[in-house]
Amino acid sequence: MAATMTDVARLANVSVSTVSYVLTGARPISGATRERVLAAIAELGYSPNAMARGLASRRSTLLGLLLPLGEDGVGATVSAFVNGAASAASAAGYHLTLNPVGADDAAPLRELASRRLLAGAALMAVRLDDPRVDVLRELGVPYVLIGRTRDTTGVSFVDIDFDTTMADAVEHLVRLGHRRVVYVNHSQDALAAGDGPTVRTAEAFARAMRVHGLEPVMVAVDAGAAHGRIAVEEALARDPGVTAFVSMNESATFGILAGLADRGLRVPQDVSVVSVVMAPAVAELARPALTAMESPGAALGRLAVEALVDQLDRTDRRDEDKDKEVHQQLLPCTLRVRGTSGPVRS
Amino acid sequence: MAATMTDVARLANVSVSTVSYVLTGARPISGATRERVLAAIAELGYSPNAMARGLASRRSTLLGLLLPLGEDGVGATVSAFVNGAASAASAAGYHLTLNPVGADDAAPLRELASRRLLAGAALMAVRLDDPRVDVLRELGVPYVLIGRTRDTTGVSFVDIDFDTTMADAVEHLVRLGHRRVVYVNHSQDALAAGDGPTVRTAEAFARAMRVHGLEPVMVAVDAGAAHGRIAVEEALARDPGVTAFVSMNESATFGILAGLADRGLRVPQDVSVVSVVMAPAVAELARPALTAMESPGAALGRLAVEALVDQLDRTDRRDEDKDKEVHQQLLPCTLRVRGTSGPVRS
DNA sequence: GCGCTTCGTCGAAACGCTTCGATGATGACG
DNA sequence: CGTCATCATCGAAGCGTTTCGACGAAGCGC
Repeated sequence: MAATMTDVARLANVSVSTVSYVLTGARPISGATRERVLAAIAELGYSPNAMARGLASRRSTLLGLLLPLGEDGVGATVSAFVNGAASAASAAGYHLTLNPVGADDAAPLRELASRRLLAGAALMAVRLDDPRVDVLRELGVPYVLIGRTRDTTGVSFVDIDFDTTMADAVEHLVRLGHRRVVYVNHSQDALAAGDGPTVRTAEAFARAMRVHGLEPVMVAVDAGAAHGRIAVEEALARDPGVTAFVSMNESATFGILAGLADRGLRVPQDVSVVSVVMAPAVAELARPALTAMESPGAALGRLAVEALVDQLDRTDRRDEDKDKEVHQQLLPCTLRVRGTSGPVRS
Repeated sequence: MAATMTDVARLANVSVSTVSYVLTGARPISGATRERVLAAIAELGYSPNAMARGLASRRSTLLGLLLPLGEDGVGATVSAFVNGAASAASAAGYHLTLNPVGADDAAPLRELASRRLLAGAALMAVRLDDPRVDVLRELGVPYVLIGRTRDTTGVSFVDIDFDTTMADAVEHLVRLGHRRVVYVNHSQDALAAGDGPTVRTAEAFARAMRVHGLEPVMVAVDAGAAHGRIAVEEALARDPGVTAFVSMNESATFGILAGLADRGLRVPQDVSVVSVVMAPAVAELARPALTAMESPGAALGRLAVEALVDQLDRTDRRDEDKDKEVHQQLLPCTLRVRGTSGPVRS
């Protein structure tokens, strides 16, 4: 049915290896022959069989995006990463596969990786101690983290610069006169599991507050608008004089706004709210629109894939630059002031 | 490095074909031999090379999810589809690849499909006349639509039942006494391009209104909260007496609430708003929480992939049931009343 | 106990490509 | 004008599976 390389070779009056060389450029081919081959390819509408190519070259064009997938779907912020990754992969001639593998059970990943289907992998939702990383290293699958483990020596990653992000968020509030700020983090479970962003923002917030001589207060709640309201109650219980909230918990942030409104607290006149690591489009949905540390979004995913592809090319060429060169990059979120932050009430 | 089937065969003292039969079940193997082979497999930590398998069996475990990917990322509602699809694929032993191919240029798809990397494809964001469908049919790649073309004879698809959904939404409002309802649809561009949901909801809304003897008024705006405000202005210009909005435009819906508030119109006392085809989690973010026709979300993606896998299995077995049996399924959204709909003001 | 099917297993031929060593043809050089 | 690289191309050997035909060994009826 579909044309094979043999068909092309026959039509162009060359051997199959010549066709292969024209396609891959692995050896020089004269202009005339190349033309003839390309013409034959065009005439037959030929394109190489990916499986055969993969088998023979023991190289695949598949990049795995490894991430836990709950039934509820990922938020807009995460979906931006995925997006950027898919686009970048596509642009580099690779294909991105979505692999639901969580950090809890490494067995499926071991399976997946040893089937040699993937040329490389990008890990999302990385924990401080992530068993998946060990599996990948052990099986020799090139990988890049979106996020990072506790120990990052020799590991390529792209992550958000939580320290800078938190420092900027707190700084913004402090400048407005706020001194009693509560941080609404992801769930207690995420914290206990060692989820990177959860743990890092907790620490970064504490540091940022102490820099200004302030006491950090943190509340951890599950996702969902309802839990945002709970966060407000808990925060007020812990510190009735709180004047500002910082939140990374996307859906809860909306609940915080609702909870404050319910209590008759106006935003930003009575209380300020700053969302961290949020996609601009999401921040715009709130009323008032949320002042936010906007996440680098698609760029993160794109950079991760580009780093991965780079690494693959390097191993392929195996040239002078030692191929164990790691790519480590932190991207800060950028402050975008909208309607939920203002001077502390006097 | 990695163990091959030959290694397993040697260790188990059988031929490679026997190992293959144990793995694929293509031929019966005695219990004793099977045990021996499985033991060898376990000992070597063997798992079959996906490429070699794919080449020899001309079957792949990759399902392509074909969808246009803007840099801005997909909304939570779409991401739920993707999610469901990825999970279902994974559960069925397949892998989902994310392929950014829009309906505008079919060339990349032709490339992709003729490389025989994909066992099948699921198309998202289907237009009434979608060139991608022709490409897939022509190249003989099994496919399922998430959405549907104008003519659906012989085509498998899973889609939202826009007729029922709109009828229910309008019915809900009419029962509350509303008679002047405006539908806020996706952009004029989407409408002109023949985007399925955009066109179908437009028609369904008109039908639903006429059933009640009401005049359908529709406004088409781009995505984004800002455009929701524009929609409100435009709606009031078209009919100053409007008492209710129906909207499918996710981000604009939030803008509608903002726009109404700006004008001093209270929701739901003065004006009602019903969102259609929206994920519950998103509806909860609004204040008040949105009355919505909730989209089947992950189920849609899951069903599509299951239908596709079914079709693949059937072509494989090529048994009595004619393998051109199509799967066509419409899922309605379900009404969930929250805080944005109420009796018409008297 | 003779032919017969049935069952479990084997060997070898694909599958469609990449890659390596080899081979003529070509041109440079002394 | 013979010698040696150099260059473009060829042929063949894989890559790790699946799958098909074949073939002994049992098991069956008579």
